Amino acid sequence: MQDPLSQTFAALADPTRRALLARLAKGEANVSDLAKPFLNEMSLPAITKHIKVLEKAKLITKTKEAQYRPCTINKEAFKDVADWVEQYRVFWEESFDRLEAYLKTVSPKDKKVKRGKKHVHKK
Amino acid sequence: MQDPLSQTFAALADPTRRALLARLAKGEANVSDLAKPFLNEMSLPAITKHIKVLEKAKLITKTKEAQYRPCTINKEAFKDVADWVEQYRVFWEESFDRLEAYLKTVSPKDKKVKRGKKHVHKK
DNA sequence: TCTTTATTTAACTTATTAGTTAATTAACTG
DNA sequence: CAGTTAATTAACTAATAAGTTAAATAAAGA
Repeated sequence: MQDPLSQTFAALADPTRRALLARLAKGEANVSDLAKPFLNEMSLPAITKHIKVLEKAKLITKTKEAQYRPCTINKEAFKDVADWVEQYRVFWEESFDRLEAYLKTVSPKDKKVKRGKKHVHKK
Repeated sequence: MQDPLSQTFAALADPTRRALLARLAKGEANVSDLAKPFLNEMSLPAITKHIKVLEKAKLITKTKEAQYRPCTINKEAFKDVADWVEQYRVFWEESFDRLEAYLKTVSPKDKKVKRGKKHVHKK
């Protein structure tokens, strides 16, 4: 048995499963809804298996409603991933500092560059 | 051949590899430095393989220096993961709204609720 | 050159993953 | 009840992953 974070990352390491999550991000859907866009590429049991992987990783929750199995996205697992990657934020944000440093060497008397902004979010 | 993001997630889906990254977050290290904490659990070739997985996923860069192979962390791949998970941020931040809503029912004198999203049940 | 240190490659085993088709279960519908 | 729809399970195959030990490469140092 794998540790939970490894299981989450492993579940995300497949484009079909990420596409299923993207679909669920738009709202609840049952298994055949989820399967429909993929049935030219793969079988329904293949989708059933992918869904099971997502479920075990707690990325989604599957419930029962008559003969349907509505699935919803499960926010906690996403937060775990975000929290993990957050500790490496300093590495990719460093690039702004480097760019800044570079720009200074290129045009040293250029106007002031904003400094010290810690959490620059992408657009 | 896998798509790059799948390769990155797959590389992260192993606690040994995440530990190697955590070590490299503190600074450059060569293969035997990296291996040392794990040699009671697994062999050196096992570590060589883990490093190769991280390298192929572009999470690290390995260079040559005499007989050593210094490795450094590679920020871009982390940014790719962060960017991917970012699009799901709304889901885990929603919990704050829920907490807020809950607190409001408990102590209704509280003011200013930010944008309550309705959850319409379909079907 | 011979030896040591650092690291990789080869060859192999075992387990897991991703897919298949065919059969099965379960609930609704006419 | 018989038939249809939704989804899962069974049984199987092929590919990949994670580890092993033993051998090979490559640079440094005596």
